[in-house]
Amino acid sequence: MSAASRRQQHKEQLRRVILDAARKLFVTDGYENFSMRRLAQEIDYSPGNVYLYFKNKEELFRCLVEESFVRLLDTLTDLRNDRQCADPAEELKRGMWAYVDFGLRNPNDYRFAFMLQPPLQKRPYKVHPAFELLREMVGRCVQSQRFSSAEVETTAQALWAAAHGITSLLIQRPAFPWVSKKKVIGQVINSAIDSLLSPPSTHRKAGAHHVNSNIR
Amino acid sequence: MSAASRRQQHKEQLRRVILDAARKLFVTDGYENFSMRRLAQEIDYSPGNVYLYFKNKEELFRCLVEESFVRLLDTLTDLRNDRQCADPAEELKRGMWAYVDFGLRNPNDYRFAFMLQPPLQKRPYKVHPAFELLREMVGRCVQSQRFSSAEVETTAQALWAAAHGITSLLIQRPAFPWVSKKKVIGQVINSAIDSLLSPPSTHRKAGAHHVNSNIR
Amino acid sequence: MSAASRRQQHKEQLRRVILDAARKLFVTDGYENFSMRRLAQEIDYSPGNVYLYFKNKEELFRCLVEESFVRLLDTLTDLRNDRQCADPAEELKRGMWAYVDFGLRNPNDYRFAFMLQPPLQKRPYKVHPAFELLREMVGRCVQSQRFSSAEVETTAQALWAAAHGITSLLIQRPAFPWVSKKKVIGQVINSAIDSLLSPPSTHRKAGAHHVNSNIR
Amino acid sequence: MSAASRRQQHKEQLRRVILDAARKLFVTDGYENFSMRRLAQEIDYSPGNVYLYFKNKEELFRCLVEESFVRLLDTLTDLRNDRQCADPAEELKRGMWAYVDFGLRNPNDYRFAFMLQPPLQKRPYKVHPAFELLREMVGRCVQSQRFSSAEVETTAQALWAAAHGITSLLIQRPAFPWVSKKKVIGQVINSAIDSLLSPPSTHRKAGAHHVNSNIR
DNA sequence: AATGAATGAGAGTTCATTCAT
DNA sequence: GATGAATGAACTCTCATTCAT
Repeated sequence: MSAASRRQQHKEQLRRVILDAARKLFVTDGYENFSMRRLAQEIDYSPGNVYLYFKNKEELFRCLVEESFVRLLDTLTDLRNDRQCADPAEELKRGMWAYVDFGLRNPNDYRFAFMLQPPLQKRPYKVHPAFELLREMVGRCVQSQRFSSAEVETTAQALWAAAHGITSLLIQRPAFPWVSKKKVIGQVINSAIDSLLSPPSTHRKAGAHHVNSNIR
Repeated sequence: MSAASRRQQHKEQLRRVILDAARKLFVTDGYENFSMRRLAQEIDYSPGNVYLYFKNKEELFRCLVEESFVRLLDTLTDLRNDRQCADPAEELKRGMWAYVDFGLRNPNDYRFAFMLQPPLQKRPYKVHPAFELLREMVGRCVQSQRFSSAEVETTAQALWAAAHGITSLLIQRPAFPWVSKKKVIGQVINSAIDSLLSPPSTHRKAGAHHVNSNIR
Repeated sequence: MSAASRRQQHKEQLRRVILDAARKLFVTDGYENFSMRRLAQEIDYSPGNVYLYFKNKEELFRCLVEESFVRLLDTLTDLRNDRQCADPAEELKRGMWAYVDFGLRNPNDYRFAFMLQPPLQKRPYKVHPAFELLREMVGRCVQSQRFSSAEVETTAQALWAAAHGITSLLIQRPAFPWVSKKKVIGQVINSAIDSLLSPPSTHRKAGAHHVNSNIR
Repeated sequence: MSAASRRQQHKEQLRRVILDAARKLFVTDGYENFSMRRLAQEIDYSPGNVYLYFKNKEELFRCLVEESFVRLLDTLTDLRNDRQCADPAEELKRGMWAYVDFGLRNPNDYRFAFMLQPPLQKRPYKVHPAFELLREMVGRCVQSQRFSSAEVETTAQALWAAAHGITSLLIQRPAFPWVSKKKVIGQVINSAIDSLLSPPSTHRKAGAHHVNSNIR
């Protein structure tokens, strides 16, 4: 291995170390209380050194958000590609389960993506790609007439709200006496979707299937 | 009125002034940019003076949070007391509307109550009284057999999640291209509850009634 | 003396101390190399304390410039008021001597007023009042026909240049082997003015009079 | 060409590149905002590399000042060599014009040479060679009896002061409402010299000739 | 009860410089 | 000869908090 590539590798590793430490600190302290200095201290480097990897605090934050966005999207697209499901409503439920599951498995990512207050959102709002995936799924339900209403956008937004609600609460209030994470998530998702289903002509009612998860 | 009680009264008034100014600053400057210095300046008192009323910044915060809790609860109990509703499911919907409405009218209160990271959660978890109100309402629905399932706790938690989901998103993502706040809120609430209703024997299906609000 | 006025007095004294220390440091270090920290250290106060007296570095600088402007102007107006001189050309010479003399007696003031690079001169240029005094004097020379040319503005600018040239060099190059400060100043001023005088009809030629000064 | 000399040549070239870039940065960013970092960036080399050519920032500065000295001197000696002028007074005027012109064309050089605070003036004062040239010219005027007085040194110093005055003001106060650069310079120079001329027996009065320049 | 001068700590950021490679 | 990662010190400025008055 050449010296150059060794250095390159080291640089990438350190970048990774910085990102990981920063993520932890941002989550514990919040955006404003996060301090570049403490970050440097955490990773045992000089304060200035961080600036060789990230232009400033804001850029560092933006990188972390970006990462979390990508991770969530990856998870969800993987799901869609892996198991094509016959019933689009079923698939939608699976999608919502996967969304919540991702949030609970990667609370920091979820916090960055949806819970932390962005410092200044001057740029035009960018809808999260995960939401677009959700809209697509809803669209398929409407198209295949599994849903009685045709209001794709409204429905997508309402479903997102429900999923976000339970995810963020479970993350932020772990001490709350939850009945059982699985049960609550199940009811939130099922309620939100079942009420939209067309009258059960020949279709069997969709059950509480869900992707494997370690949610207890 | 004695001199002592006049003094007492003045003290209480000033306390009130400080709390109000602090709350306002949280709105204008954002949570993290709040500073005791600016607070003092706002109320035309010396910085040190604030410390005669609140031990430190943290205590001032705690008081504001406490207040927000109380305000939400007051709003909701008022609702219950004012108009006793024949249909407990209907009442539940009204309750959820009132909850969301409160959040949108008093975003800072809502942030304090449910969105801020509790910094030191050492004390035993205290379930929010508003949630207990919700549980009560769900209980009545079950008791009166408006709901088919009997899982009061699970249902209450799921409903809270749904309501919190849409409230927090609307607060934190005002730039998102919402279809219409009213519509989304309506769908979230209706979906969450309608799917729980017992088969519509003789009851008329509950419509999208809601408390008066300026939500658009 | 009341407590309030004692405090007031103390505040003014400290302000004075800060200004004096800052003036010294600005002169020795230049604008950019000047440091609020070193200033604080110099006067044995915490860095933050300076900000109770001056909003920031730039304002502190501006105050000093202002002071120097005023001092110079005061000196020159005093001169004009004190001794009204029959010959306006003579008076002009005295004025230039006084200008140079002020610079040499108060080199720091002069540096602030004319030699230090202002950090960002966005505001419309403000002609120094001392220059306007000079223009006035030249105007009187022209009006009384002591000067042959009538170009008041050009002449005033040229005279200012000459006076500034010798003043700034004497201040900045004290180690230069000057023939004698008095002699050089005299020649600069006399040359600059004598060449402008109308042909000496009946007037006696103006000699090398000058205000009393400790220039050697 | 040997490898060694090729290397030597390369080294000199790079040194040149650094010096030029540094000078340019002083113009663009201002003297105080200059930074070794930005210099390195400008020339697309690593920061460390500059230190192979200059011991440190201060030495780099000294080199630039040195260069500026030389450039001014070269310009003036060129003038003397190129056009020998019959009238030494005329030549002196041309010399002063050239001096001012150089300053306005190369404000950074001029700043380096005459306006910057010499930070450590421990070494014995070295009179600027340009001044010696001026003294020479004055000497010739005296010798040829064009000047009535014989005080070469005093005169030279006074002339330098005048020239420096207008040059430094024009450089440092570009926003001042100058009547016209040419006019003011002309008056400063003519006034300073004309008053020294011997009574105009047979000589024609010297006019406002000057070297070609783009001064407006 | 209220003041306001003062502090010490800490924020983000940039700098000149070094040194192993 | 050149690199570039790293440092330590410095910068301006703001903060929560204290305390003599």
